Amino acid sequence: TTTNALDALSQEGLSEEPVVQQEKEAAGSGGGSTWEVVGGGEERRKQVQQERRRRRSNKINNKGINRSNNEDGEEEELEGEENDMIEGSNGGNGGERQREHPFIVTEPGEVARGKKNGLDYLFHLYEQCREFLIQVQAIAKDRGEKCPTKVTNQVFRYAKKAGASYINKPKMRHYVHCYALHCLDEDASNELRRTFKERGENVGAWRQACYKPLVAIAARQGWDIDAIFNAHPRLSIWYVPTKLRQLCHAESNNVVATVAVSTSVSPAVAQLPF
Amino acid sequence: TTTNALDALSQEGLSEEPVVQQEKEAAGSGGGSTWEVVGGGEERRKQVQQERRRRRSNKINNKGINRSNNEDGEEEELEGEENDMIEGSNGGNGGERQREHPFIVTEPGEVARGKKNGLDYLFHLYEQCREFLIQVQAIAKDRGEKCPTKVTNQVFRYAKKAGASYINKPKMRHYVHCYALHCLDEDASNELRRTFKERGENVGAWRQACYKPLVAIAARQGWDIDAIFNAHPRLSIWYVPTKLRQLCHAESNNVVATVAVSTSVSPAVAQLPF
DNA sequence: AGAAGGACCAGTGGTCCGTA
DNA sequence: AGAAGGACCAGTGGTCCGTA
Repeated sequence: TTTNALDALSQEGLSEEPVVQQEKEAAGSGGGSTWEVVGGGEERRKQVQQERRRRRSNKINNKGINRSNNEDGEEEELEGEENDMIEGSNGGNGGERQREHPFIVTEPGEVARGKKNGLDYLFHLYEQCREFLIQVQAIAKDRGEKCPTKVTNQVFRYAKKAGASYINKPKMRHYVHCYALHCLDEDASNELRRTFKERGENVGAWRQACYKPLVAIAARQGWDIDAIFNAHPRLSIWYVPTKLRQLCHAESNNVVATVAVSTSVSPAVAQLPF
Repeated sequence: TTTNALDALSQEGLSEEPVVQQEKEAAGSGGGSTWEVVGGGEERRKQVQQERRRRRSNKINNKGINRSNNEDGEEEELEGEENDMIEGSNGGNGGERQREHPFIVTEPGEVARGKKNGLDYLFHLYEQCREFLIQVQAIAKDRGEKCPTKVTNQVFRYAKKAGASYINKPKMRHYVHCYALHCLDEDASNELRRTFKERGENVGAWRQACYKPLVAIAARQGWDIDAIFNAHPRLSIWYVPTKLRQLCHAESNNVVATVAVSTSVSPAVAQLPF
């Protein structure tokens, strides 16, 4: 029932990598590669990151000492709230771990060629998540349990068990704001896709470029990005991405400062953004 | 600004106990004292509880072995998002840990005598939490951060730092449904208080009795207890307590079953609950 | 026995970074 | 270099149970 034409697309020609039980080696780089940082809180964020690295590397160093103490031979029952696979899934696919093809910038309607996925397919994944959420909500209501209003870990787990192994949290969170632009201003989104395809830009560049028009939309609506997400039926189920929230906040402060300055110089001609 | 007449009430005549760095002893009881269980899921809940006990007791037994490995001398910076006390609080009150007086069942308007607190005071704590939430929301909005809609851990932390040490999560969660009845049907709530006071019942009995009228309210409104909470401005900031949700669900199934039976016997006279 | 609350725990939101 | 996602971590919701 949840499978359809586009789902098949996701299965054809996946990248394959051998499944190996890998031992983590302590590579110990230590350099900070922090990009995508906005406005305030930057200092604190970096501190937290460094702290995390330090702890992780401690853990690795202690491994030889700790291992014999941990989990001494207990059987772990790996099962969730639903004990079994929900649909015809490819759970045990015999020794090959699959990874989705990378996305490329495609125009609306264009299907990606070769070992690539297009942006229509990306947005389709968001619609699929919505369907999984609706199913999870139906089950929760039926059982009288807490009913999620957003795409939560529980929904990602459900999707995986339903066989949609190509859906995962880091990916979906990574492109949420791109999907947001697609929802809120499809024309602008389409235009951006065409432009970036023409220029031969990669997905990362397109993804970055999606922030700007969203901030512009927020500016027109009083900077309340949460309200904007919540007002849209398909977008309201997604958490507002941290960076988008930060950009809107930083930019609103910029505008306020600008207005304040121009007002103090020449109140009558202050260029309000609305 | 958040202090008022009733806050003072909470400070007078607190129970005192000496502050000691207590070592946990493994008392190892093991018996299951599960009360307050409703409907389905009971089996699974008990299993989870037993599993937790087992792990906890393992941890205690391992303590002597583990201790020298843990946290080897690292300085822990104990500070939250707000570095300093917010108001005139009694943070370092010199070697005495205080515990709130127990509640007793009081009539509306009645002040508890002796080392006791009354139910008006209990309900007042919920109003205070609401004020703390509003402050946390204002700060979050100002900073462009995620804005909580419910009384979360963050709000409890904030309350504590603001000096309201008498507010804590287990207590507030414990009596939420009592506050809900107070919000949704104050007359019924008042009546129940008078009855239980007259009978000389203790707080636990009164608390238990608060469920029934709430379930009745839910029955009248299609059993959607979440919707009922969310529709009330002061109640919407509180999570629906698990047990209340379970009671509503179990009871709605009972009613459906009853209706189904009576319908199958005599459709024309089925006694619908609405 | 009745009650207050420190402290624990499973599972969350968020995203880093080892991987290919 | 660009990208997908396993896996980690700090802080959450929930409430048990050691305490008095």
